[in-house]
Amino acid sequence: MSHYNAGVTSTDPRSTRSRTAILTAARALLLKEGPAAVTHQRVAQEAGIGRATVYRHWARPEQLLLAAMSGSDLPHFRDPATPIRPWLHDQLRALATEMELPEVAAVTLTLMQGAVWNPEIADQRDHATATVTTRLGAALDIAVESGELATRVDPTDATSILIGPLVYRTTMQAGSVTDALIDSLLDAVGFRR
Amino acid sequence: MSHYNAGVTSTDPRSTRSRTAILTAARALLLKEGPAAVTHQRVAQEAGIGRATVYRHWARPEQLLLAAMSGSDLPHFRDPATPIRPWLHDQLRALATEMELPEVAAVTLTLMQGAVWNPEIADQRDHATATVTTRLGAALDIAVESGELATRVDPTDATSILIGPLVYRTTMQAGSVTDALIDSLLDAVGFRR
DNA sequence: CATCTATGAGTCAACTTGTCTCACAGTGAG
DNA sequence: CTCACTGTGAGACAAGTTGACTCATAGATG
Repeated sequence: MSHYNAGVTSTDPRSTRSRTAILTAARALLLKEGPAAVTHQRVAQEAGIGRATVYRHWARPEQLLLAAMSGSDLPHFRDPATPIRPWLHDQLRALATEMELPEVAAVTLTLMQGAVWNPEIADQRDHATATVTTRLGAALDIAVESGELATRVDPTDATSILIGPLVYRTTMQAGSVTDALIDSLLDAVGFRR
Repeated sequence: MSHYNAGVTSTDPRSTRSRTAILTAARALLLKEGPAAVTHQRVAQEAGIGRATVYRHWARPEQLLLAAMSGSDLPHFRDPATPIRPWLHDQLRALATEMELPEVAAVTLTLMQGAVWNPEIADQRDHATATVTTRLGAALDIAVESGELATRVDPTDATSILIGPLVYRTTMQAGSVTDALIDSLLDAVGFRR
């Protein structure tokens, strides 16, 4: 009885339908009005379902926000292709293009900010960060093996050097990422043009 | 009658005292529990003053949050000293050390996130960003003149390359900034070791 | 068809929000 | 020192929100 949280399977189509509607509504609200708008009442209203149903699925508001965010997963930096430099350029370009979308920036910033006070959100952030670092590290290893990179760079440093400026440009400077900037970043981790 | 907003002078010591108490309490709440906790009621409680008084000074919650954030100003990248590279290294080190403090990270992220949905916060963010870019640009110009930099770098790009990774490291990777990372960034904008 | 069970609608107390009133004490001019 | 002024705290107030509950019902499952 009571509440079965995220991750628990419920094959009942009614459950699934409610869940989907709730998550869709929660994400829409997050994008339109920010995390403060993701309340049980607003979500229920937006989803066109009963308020009690939202409580049944996600008892606490933060769980609701967390679930709304975890929808957007990052398919970046998978399957490195040689030569690494052009492949990495493409990947960074794709990431930058996504970060320029308000909905992606919104989720990213909510994740970054929420992590300061909410340990569960911090876990989700750490997981996302670790995934990117691992994948980038694998790609850089290949670059070292194939001779594209002279020295091995610390993957954590490389990640912050490559992705940090993209995040800064799209969120703080509210601008778009140029190819010239991406090239500078690739130079910075040791790639030759 | 009604509300006199921030910027309006009121020489009455009682006003000043209330204002100070409110801002102190608002900042403390922002640090401890995040922007959602910065409400009129919580601030009044924290400051030990009447709830109505908070309304009198800042009628809307977002103004309250904005006022709480605008307290922390950035004294970074002022007065460039030659040679630029070691000076810039010191400045980035100082900025990184500050960003590692939870209270500074909290304000920065609140600014970044709030800017997505609140135009006034976006203005404040843009002002902070423009200031940093201008100062960094001035320092880089000096470096070009004195021969430390071979080519002139776009100040906006340089800012994202230098500061982006620091922000990423301290907020996404939840780690500390090493001198080696700072050196890599200085290399990336064209400085020689 | 008969039995579950998730849902929507509704009720309810506790709390929050924004506004207003009023007695009072700190302030500053005469 | 006295007095008019004004910002403040306490409280009242309606409107709205929150989280927890009940219950009839429609949809799902065997």
